[in-house]
Amino acid sequence: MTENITISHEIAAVLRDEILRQQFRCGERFPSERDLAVRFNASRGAVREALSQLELLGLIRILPGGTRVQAIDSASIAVLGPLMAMDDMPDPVLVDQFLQTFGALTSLTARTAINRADAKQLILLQEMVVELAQQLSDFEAMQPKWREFLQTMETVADNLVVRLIGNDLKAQFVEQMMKLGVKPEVEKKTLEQLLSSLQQSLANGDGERAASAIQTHFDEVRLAVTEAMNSELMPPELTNAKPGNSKLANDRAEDLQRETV
Amino acid sequence: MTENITISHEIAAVLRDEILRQQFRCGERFPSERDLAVRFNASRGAVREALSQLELLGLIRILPGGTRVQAIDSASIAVLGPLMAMDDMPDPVLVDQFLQTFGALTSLTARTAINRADAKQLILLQEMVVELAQQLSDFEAMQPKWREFLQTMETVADNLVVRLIGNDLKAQFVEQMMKLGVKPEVEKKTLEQLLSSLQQSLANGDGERAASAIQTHFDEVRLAVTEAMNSELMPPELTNAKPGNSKLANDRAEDLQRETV
DNA sequence: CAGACCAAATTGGTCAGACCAAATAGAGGG
DNA sequence: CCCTCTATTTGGTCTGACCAATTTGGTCTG
Repeated sequence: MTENITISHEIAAVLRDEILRQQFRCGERFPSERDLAVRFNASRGAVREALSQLELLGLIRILPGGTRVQAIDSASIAVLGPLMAMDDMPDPVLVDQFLQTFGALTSLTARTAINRADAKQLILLQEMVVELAQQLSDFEAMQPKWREFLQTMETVADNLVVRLIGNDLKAQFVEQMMKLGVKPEVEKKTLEQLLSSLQQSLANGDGERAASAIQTHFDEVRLAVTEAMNSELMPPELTNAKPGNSKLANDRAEDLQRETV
Repeated sequence: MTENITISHEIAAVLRDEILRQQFRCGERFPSERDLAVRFNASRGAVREALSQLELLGLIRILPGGTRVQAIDSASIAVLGPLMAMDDMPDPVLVDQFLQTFGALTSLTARTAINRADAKQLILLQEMVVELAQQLSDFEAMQPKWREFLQTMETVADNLVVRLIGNDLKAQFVEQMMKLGVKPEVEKKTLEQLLSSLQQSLANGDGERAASAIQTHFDEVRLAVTEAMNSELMPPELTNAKPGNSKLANDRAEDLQRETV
């Protein structure tokens, strides 16, 4: 947690956000290192380190002759956090997509975990579910228990791929979710249902059932959150709720014919 | 595709692989920038750029006083490709986990796509499935069609999160999969089944069914691939097939008590 | 001998200035 | 109008230097 703030990191963050905010068109030339150095009042070395990071994020392509901007949707997942944290209120579409994805992966984790778990682990998981069920009333107090439970499942499932994805997803994302704080009301009923399903799944070693229970749960949470966000976000004048990723659906077409870059 | 080979990239690649090969214990001090510069016969700037990338990958933590190595399973997904491409033959466990994860995400994509698709898109998808079914005999020729189909579904589903994850996953991963080339035999039957399920799902707009069909399909492919890999990998003397991530299950325990770093 | 303490060496962070090779852009010629 | 050939720009890399914070190791003290 001890973030090491560095000039190159700051530069990278600023430029990253600018790219994510679509201030550059895909394929467009990025300012030269020297120019950036002047702009940020830093050395070229610092700028190069920053660009080096942006390249790894898949946001730019550094090549002799000039650096170019890449399409956001060809970037690394690592940009999701920043993308979501950019505005004070996360993009509802993104939140929905995130929950959908996170749900699918959690579902997978649960299935794998239950299928792989030995007797001891099954019991441990069961106990955790019971514990959760007892605290059903106190939403706040449940959170850490929940995390613990999910993490234990992750450990049991022992799927490195999911784990790594989770790292990037959770990084700045989950906190953003918490920031919303719109779930409580709806979650109690569905949570109760989920927990009882989990309990039975664990008892029978039925990973499939657990998976679908979690799936269902996430779907419901998703709806609730989306609804809550939409009602809270109505005030702003951005009422043009069109389908598609609000932030980047526009230049999909352009990207296709820009392939030459 | 025009990779720009750079000294800093080479250094980063070498060090990345060394870390992935567990040549450093988690928490251990990483060689100093100056030492690395000497070792690679490069300037400190180049080394710093490399380290800057490794840090973004979550493999090291650079902080004044010394750089430290981080646990692999706290890294970014971007290391999956390298992790898999390291040895001439990918780790079967990893392949299995990858397929599992990729399956879950593809399943999600299919469900979302079908649920969101308009009439026109549904027809397009149906046509693609028909086309696939016709080429069922020619495995090689199908590949590009498959990719096209999956990509179309991705576009229709329009889930940025999944898309971004896919970027990282596919990057070097899918090629590794192809390198295996062990699927053909088993896949024909299950493919046929999958395609017919997809056809019906598309006709009925039943995303749920498509999702579970894909799920099933991936599970079968997974089994087939795992089986094939194991039989092909028997010859080598590494017969100690234990459960867990063969490459990093060992130091999980250590990691936990090393938290102090 | 243990522990507190201080100073030297190490390490990352940053900068300036310089050179090369490749790519780009612009002027000039066909 | 197009092609070609320079001049400029741009990234890639190196050297060497300075600062601040940490680490380290030894010294001094209780």
